[in-house]
Amino acid sequence: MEQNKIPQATAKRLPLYYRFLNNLNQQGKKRVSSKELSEAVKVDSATIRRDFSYFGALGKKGYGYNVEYLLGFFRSTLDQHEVTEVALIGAGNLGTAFLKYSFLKNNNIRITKAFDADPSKVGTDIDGVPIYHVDELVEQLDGISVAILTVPSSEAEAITEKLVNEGVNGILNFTPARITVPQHVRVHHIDLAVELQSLVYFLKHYPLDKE
Amino acid sequence: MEQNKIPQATAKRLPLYYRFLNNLNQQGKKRVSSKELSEAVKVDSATIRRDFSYFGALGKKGYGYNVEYLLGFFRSTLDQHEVTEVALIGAGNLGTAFLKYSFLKNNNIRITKAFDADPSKVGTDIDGVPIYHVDELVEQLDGISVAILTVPSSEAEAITEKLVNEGVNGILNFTPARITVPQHVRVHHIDLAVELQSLVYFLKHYPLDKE
DNA sequence: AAAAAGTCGTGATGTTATTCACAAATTAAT
DNA sequence: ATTAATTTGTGAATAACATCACGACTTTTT
Ligand SMILES: NC(=O)c1ccc[n+]([C@@H]2O[C@H](COP(=O)([O-])OP(=O)(O)OC[C@H]3O[C@@H](n4cnc5c(N)ncnc54)[C@H](O)[C@@H]3O)[C@@H](O)[C@H]2O)c1
Ligand SMILES: NC(=O)c1ccc[n+]([C@@H]2O[C@H](COP(=O)([O-])OP(=O)(O)OC[C@H]3O[C@@H](n4cnc5c(N)ncnc54)[C@H](O)[C@@H]3O)[C@@H](O)[C@H]2O)c1
Repeated sequence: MEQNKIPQATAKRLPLYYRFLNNLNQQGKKRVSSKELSEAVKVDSATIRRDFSYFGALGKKGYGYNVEYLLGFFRSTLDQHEVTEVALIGAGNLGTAFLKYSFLKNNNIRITKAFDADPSKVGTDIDGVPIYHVDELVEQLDGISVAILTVPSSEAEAITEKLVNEGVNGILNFTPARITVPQHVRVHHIDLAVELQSLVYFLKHYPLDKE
Repeated sequence: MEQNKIPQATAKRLPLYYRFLNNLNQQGKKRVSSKELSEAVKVDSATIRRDFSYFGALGKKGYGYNVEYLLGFFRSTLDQHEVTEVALIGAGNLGTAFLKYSFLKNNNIRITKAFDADPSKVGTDIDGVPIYHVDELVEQLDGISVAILTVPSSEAEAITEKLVNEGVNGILNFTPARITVPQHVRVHHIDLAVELQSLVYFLKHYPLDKE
């Protein structure tokens, strides 16, 4: 909403900065330079300064950045004051791993409902997250606008349509399927097989000792 | 090795193209245009043609691409004729999900060994993949050059050092830790919390009905 | 045989992201 | 006080990537 001039590449790095600032703060560090931050998050220091500068002059020349101030700034920028509820569809191997992981530690994100088609899973819960039948999506999904998709790829398209109908406008898709969505819906793909394969490709085809 | 002029962005899309070509081939399709492919993988058709063109003239004007030929071409480009062995470190929630997943279906990649520090896991196997103690890395890792890292983030740095010493030069890192490696080692980060958080950020801060 | 439709490959252009490099400001040291 | 050392914020340069748009060629239709 606010000012949508933040480059996408920058926006993707914000959570990373936020996490490291949190670490620093917990360690009691009071100030940090773009150079230090750069070494920690492996992003060029000029890029970090540029990223920060989109939000105004957050640092002080010759000093660096005040950890607490910066942390507070990003906390509100990333809406960390309110918990974001997320639904998970497909409580299989991958889905279960996510359900057992607490994203709440550093990020105010919580998976509050899971859905599956397997009758033996429906009605149970995993680490406190209840598993509903996927047919109950319509009744149970209200208010939730982000979903994690970990169903078999053959089901991805059909489930996506349901999700979108129920008002979901952000999907984190772990299936290999490239799903079709209306323009107002944002999909991030995480394709493990592709990641692995492209890593192997890079190793075999790129010079070994310079990036 | 060969010609290292392939842009990184292109290289990352190759496995995706490969997978869809495989699908098409299995469906018995003989030819495909960049337009059709574009709709399937959600990549602009001009980008697809450009990507392919780095490898020479693979298509025919007015016709499109021969599925079988293209598939064969990418199979060898992606070294799909030989199986790539991969090790997994940390057979916890996430690691177990990966061990149960067969990457072999479409990609000639196989996790052949897993390592963990938990004595109750060592000596067992998951879906046929044996779990060794992490202290056995040195003896057991020979020949393997790619590793998947799914240990607690506090362990990431120490394990990475061991892996690198043993000759691993590709790491798929699922921990939130930003690990330090020598120049010749390639790390791909998959940071689930960051993905989720940046997705939420985009939804809240970007115009809703145009990309 | 001719016309129409389809499609590639790519030069040109547009867009987004990264990095350099330095003046201006601040802090730290002498 | 003065000088030296830091470090930001940013204009300008560079690099990487995506897209447009069209000539050239092929296939299909009439
Ligand atoms: N596990 C991995 O390491 C891995 C790696 C790469 C990709 N993936 C992809 O992630 C997805 C999930 O993988 P997984 O290993 O967890 O598979 P899985 O089979 O263990 O889990 C799928 C779950 O979805 C449920 N399901 C099936 N149809 C459903 C429906 N219509 N509605 C709701 N739930 C339904 C199943 O009951 C099951 O619990 C797959 O698309 C897979 O290709 C997984
Ligand atoms: N599960 C998720 O959804 C999720 C999400 C985001 C990030 N992550 C990250 O992925 C990593 C793994 O997550 P998880 O949920 O599978 O955790 P987990 O605790 O279930 O698994 C970690 C495994 O590593 C093993 N281990 C501990 N120390 C080890 C060592 N020194 N050498 C070898 N193995 C060792 C443990 O015995 C355990 O089996 C963590 O870094 C976590 O932050 C997980």
